[in-house]
Amino acid sequence: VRRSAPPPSSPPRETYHHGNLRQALLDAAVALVQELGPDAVSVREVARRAGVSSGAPFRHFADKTALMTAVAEEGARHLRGETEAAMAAASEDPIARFRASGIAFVLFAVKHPGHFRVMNMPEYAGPSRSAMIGEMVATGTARTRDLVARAQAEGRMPEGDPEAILLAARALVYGLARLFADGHCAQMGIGPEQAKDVAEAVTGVLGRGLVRKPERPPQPARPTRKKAKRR
Amino acid sequence: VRRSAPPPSSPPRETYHHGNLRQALLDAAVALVQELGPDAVSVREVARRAGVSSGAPFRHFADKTALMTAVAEEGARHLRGETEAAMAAASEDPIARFRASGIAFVLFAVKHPGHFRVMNMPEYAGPSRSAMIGEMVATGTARTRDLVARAQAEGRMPEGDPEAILLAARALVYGLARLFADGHCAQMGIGPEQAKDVAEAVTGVLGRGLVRKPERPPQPARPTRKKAKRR
DNA sequence: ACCTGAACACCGTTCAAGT
DNA sequence: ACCTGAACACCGTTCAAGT
Repeated sequence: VRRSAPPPSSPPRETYHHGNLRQALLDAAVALVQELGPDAVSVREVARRAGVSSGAPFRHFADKTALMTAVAEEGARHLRGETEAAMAAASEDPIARFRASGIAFVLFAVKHPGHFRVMNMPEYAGPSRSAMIGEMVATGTARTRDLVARAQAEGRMPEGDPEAILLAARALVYGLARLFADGHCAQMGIGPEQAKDVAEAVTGVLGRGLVRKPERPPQPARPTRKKAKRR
Repeated sequence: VRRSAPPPSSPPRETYHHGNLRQALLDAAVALVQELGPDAVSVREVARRAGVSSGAPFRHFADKTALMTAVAEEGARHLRGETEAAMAAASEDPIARFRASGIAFVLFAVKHPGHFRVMNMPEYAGPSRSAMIGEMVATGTARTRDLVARAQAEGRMPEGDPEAILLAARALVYGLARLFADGHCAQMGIGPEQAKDVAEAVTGVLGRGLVRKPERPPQPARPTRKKAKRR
């Protein structure tokens, strides 16, 4: 890709020191991920958008991977903040909290798709890259496990293996978040403004249960139209 | 990243023409995504692994993005094949088929994480990049919608908005697939060999239903331990 | 038809020099 | 302390030349 000299999008700063370059670099990287995808992030373009020279970012980040990991960690901190706010607003009821945390997760992905995508790239946010993120995931999982245990103790969830419930809930919520962040929802005509309603509907389906008679064999099947055999 | 001259991993071919370069390039790209992530794919490295010069790939792909889109489309064809095989093996029961297609999707992601990740990057697989993938998603959705309608007609699924059921199922299955492809399952100690069991358990949770009494207010809450206020 | 290898603009990273 | 800008190896892409 050849770029001709871009018009200086930001006026040259008047001080020699930037003042808040680290944050400006993170912001530019997130914007690039959002606009063009993670592969389009280049340290030089990030520096350009922040109005500094090509070498300046390396005073703040060891290398490009460290910059991306910092984006992931910033996202993780935001997510924790929004989750805690949602928890503070929710009632004490374990199922309400369970659901509210899932909805907060989805809304985070909708609001910060750039952060969200980077946070979920193992090359940048895996445990070998960020112990912090690993710990945050672990404590989040532990809290959710606790909510499920309380709900089960109150007889409001089936007694079966809580890990399966936990994993199903996590998959549902992670999947919906990624459907938004990966643009699949947009393709289906579901815009960000519908995210809250959709998240409530979808978590409602999991809560309410889908199939009524799980273990019963199907009633004597009325003949269904056969599809043509594969040729 | 500085690379010293790599030992020629593949012996130089004896014919001037490669014979199957296009496929070799796709294979190398997928392997790179799997090993090091999508950002690590470079056309030159792909060419190196295929044993050809740096310019050769451009005889087969217009540019790097086209190569990645071709990876995505190859993945989509594999997925369609595996889904059709699973459908052929499943009974006529709509709920069994519904579930089998979800499990096939998850197993595809476990088996082909490189393809799967690229297939879900909007920059490479979005509708502006590949009409084929868009159509395949649409026909897959239509088939699943049909299964839900049949199940509802037989009284085996709740009558509510089928779109919510569809989206919940898609989120659950997509989420579990991505939990594997993004390495989250590995972090939780869930290896690929457990994928089938896990997919069955998780789809079972959605099918069986989670919360027993959805619309009832919680019983007069026994006092729960309060958390310290945020400071 | 298909592949090579030089060419050029661009990117990651370093580092001596500037403020 | 923090930023600049030249330097170098690498990457995307083109294209005249080779088979």
